Amino acid sequence: MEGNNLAKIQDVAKLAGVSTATVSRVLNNPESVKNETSRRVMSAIKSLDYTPNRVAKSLSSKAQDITVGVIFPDIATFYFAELYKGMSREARENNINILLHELEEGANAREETLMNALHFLKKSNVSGILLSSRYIPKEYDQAIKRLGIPLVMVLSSHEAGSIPAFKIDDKRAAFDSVAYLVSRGHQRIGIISAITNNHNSGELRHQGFLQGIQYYNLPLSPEQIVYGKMRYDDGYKAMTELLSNHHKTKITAVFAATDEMAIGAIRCVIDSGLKVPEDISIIGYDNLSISDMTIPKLTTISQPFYEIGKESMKHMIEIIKEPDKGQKSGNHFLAYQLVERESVKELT
Amino acid sequence: MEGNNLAKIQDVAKLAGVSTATVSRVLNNPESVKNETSRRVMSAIKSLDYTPNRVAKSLSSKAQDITVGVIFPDIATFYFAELYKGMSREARENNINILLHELEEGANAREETLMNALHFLKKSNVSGILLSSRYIPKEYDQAIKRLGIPLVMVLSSHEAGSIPAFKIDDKRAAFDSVAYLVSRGHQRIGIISAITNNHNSGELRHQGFLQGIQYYNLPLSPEQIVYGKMRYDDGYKAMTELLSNHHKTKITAVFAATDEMAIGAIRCVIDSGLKVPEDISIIGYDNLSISDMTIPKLTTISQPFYEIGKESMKHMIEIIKEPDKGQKSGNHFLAYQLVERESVKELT
DNA sequence: TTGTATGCGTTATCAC
DNA sequence: GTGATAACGCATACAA
Repeated sequence: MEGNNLAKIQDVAKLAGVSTATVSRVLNNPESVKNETSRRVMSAIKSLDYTPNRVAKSLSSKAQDITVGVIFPDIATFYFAELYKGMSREARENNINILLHELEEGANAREETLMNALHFLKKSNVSGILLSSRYIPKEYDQAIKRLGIPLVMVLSSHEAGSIPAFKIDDKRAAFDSVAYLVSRGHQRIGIISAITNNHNSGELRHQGFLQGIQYYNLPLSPEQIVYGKMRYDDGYKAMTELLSNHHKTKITAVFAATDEMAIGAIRCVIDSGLKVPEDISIIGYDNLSISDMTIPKLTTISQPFYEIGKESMKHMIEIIKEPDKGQKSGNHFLAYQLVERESVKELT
Repeated sequence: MEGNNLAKIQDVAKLAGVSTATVSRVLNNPESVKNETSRRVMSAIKSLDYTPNRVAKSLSSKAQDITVGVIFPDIATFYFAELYKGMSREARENNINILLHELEEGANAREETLMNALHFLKKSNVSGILLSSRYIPKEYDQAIKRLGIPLVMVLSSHEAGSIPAFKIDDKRAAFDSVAYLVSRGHQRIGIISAITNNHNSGELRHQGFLQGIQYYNLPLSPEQIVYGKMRYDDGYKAMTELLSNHHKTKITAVFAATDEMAIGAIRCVIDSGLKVPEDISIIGYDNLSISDMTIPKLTTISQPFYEIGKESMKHMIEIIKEPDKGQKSGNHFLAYQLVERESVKELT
């Protein structure tokens, strides 16, 4: 009928036999409109398939549509979806847009890439940047200050702690993992640690593990400590090492710093003819959606990715909307849980 | 001094002693302004620290920097990442933005939600929309025409075929799966079919399977056919059914229409005390990254998600940049592969 | 080459 | 309760 243009508020008004003002009211302030009129307008809206134009809306109501940039190293990371959903939900509720920027993969000069991303977003006029899974050494402080855009760290933190960060208390969670293993009768525990140079969570988990070992006065030889880079294959390889020393260490359980590595480790154990958890118990870290699909299902530390995403975005919005209030820097720890499934056996 | 209000074009105009139109011109069409005037305006702009209001700009002039909308039902779907990476890569190379819009979850009125998303994107001034994983019944034709924005389907197709679609040839791939199973000595094959009302790939795979059965003249009783909704749990449940009729059907292999269902099915088989592939072979569909992490690793049809994303975006960009050329409608099939791993046993 | 006036789709301020 | 109508900030057809 009417070309290819969407219905506007005028069309609705005309069809409903009211003024545009009234239509606007039923949409934004329903109580101030008589019930009967409201019904007429609603039906017109439905029949015209009308939805308000966001652009015009923000122009009129002064409220600029703000957009915040989200920097993420790798969309293919399993927890990305949940994290993003949390951010997205919060953003949508506040009528703000997200500009997603994935760090270019396979970059050698990590630093440059991050800086590029920052600049790119700056030029895209974002009002704030959510920076995920990257550790920020203090060399960046200067550059970040110059950016003049508020930053919030997600799942990682700033070396000097002057940038607000949302995550769980990795050190404590790792400690709790050890405590759990101990409560299930395990004494000789190995660790597949995640050490990377651009992400400090791995290190914190490592420290937490060590504290647990110390607190419970458990034996620990170098052969029980092994490293990987967070992914499935790394876990597999790391477990191979652990297994090669098994005759010496006699470990009965393994703490893996990421679920992916835990799953790789499970596979490795199976391939070597042993069983999980009968021969070796394994506890993971993340509670990815896939850890419920493995065989055996993974016992693991559950990170509230959705909440973390939501809260970080929420805080960012506060910063943007009330710049005076000043951002509360430092780490904001969200609650985690230990999810008990099938990969840890109780020793009797 | 200036409170917290940004300078507007009028302020610049006044300070430079020109009209707003002129200011607008030096910004958008510099050649049409006398050099000297231009300089005056520029200096005014600089001294006022003026930057155009993007919102007002878009409201006024429909056109702006190109951005294409991407509608996706659920970010948490395992293949989303690869698909998006393909799109993103192509987009970035062409300097165009992506506006990602996840369909609100748990919606009952699916149609309305999709329409909303379309409108939302339209009002966000996108130049084109990539619509993923949704089947478009022809009832939508009217509304889509009225939208006046080019659409490209990704991983699914349009009922009438008048909208270009990028995907693999599901029917043929399913047929090939059967052929593969047959070549490995299987004769009695069950299917866990994916039937949903908003996605026609499941149906196509079902048809392809049936064709295979017919072509190779294999036995097929109703007890060999079972349905699920694509996810892990559905696969588990479906396999339970299949197993309950196992004494009758004696199936030695199962074709699962999605990897997630295949993985759920594997778990189900294990839980029932049988083994994969020793007792029952299972072949999946998708080649998700996790199908390489399961035990046993999944033999499956590999969809080139990255390429599909890239090609669909590429085509969209062509449409946008050369509207005259006209979009080539119909299905564009990309190459798939059968990836042989561990979940199918050769019968001797 | 530059200025005037109007439209873009909503919201908000008045009146009635 | 509801209806005109003036902003909102910019682009642009039309004049000059």
